[in-house]
Amino acid sequence: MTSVPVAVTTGGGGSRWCPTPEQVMLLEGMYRGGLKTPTATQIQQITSRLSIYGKIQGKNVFYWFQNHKARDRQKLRKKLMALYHQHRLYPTTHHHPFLPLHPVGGIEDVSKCKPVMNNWKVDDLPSDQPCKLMCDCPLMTMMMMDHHGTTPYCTRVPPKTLQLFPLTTTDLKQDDAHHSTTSSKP
Amino acid sequence: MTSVPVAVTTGGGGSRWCPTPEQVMLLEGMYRGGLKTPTATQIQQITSRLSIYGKIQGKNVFYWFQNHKARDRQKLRKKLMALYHQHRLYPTTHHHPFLPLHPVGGIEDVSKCKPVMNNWKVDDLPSDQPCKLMCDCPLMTMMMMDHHGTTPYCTRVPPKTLQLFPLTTTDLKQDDAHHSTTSSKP
DNA sequence: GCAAATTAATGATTTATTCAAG
DNA sequence: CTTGAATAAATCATTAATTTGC
Repeated sequence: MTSVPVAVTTGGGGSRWCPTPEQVMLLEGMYRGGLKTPTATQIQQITSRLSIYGKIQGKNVFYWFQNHKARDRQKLRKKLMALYHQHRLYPTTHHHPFLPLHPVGGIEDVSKCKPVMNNWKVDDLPSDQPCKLMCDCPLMTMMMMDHHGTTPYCTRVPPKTLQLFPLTTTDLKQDDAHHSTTSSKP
Repeated sequence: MTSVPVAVTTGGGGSRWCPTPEQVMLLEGMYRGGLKTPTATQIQQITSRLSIYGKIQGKNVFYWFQNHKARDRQKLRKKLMALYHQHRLYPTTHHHPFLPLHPVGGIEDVSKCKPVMNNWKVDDLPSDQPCKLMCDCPLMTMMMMDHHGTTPYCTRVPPKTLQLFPLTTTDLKQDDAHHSTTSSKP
């Protein structure tokens, strides 16, 4: 598809590298494929390969990987920070800053949650107070929330006006404004 | 034709969740709205909301987002794969369309790299990035080798005509080692 | 037209990575 | 170097579409 070789002004001036879409795609692919810190040799090869799509130098590749990895970490760190701060809000344990105090008693089980999940015995979730622990883990914590079987409809959450859509930051903001990882757009 | 959109005949012992059209619509809406990995809190809310359209549990919502996101990526990956094939970049693989490039033993170079860097002359360094950055990186040895012409030191890798990417492990392996594979050193 | 058989979608599990902390 | 938490990839399994022969 006629990828327009968005060329950098290569020759003399030395403006900065402007990767073509193909180059970016390939780089991201390699990164996701597991290549986080390419060796010199690999950088060489990559550079050579990508050069057919446009001007590129080894340092560009090098920096790209550096930056990408760094930003990945940054993103993750942010998430952890948010999580940590939220958890600071309640009693500190002198063990781990967060986590397995008790209520789930099943974090371990989660790993072998396979058979468990189907007939999970949840003695009703704290209906008065949703377990704060769970609140932040998008993970499967909440799988245990609802009981499978008799209760046909999930009506555990009090029917107050909560809006789901993250489009407006009104309500959700309170709970977890931090969720978003800033969306890698598809 | 006229497929009756009934669904949800989950009456007795429905083995798996069967989302109603409304539920699917709403979920897709949220996803498109930017919600990719809802937190437990959000999942709760969503579940509660969607339960008015039919039986649903938190884990269903959780799984739905997991799967949707995963299959989104999958689709995208296929597209990229097509692109690669179009450019005949890389033989088909079942796993990652992008290189499963193995780390290889570039680590050896690292040890060499550090002393080298001390007296490395940076002619091609980005001006906004201090040398410090490079020092962090073990393997940038060759980064400057593609710098036009004046590369003083290691230019043993031919600037073109090298086959890249993990064609077979053979190449890469001996790559670092030594000798004459097309050593064209100007 | 209708079911049995086959294929495509998609819900649910399991396995492998990843980063950071101890 | 190991471990924990969380995730994404890969896989299994079941439901819905569809094809096909009668």
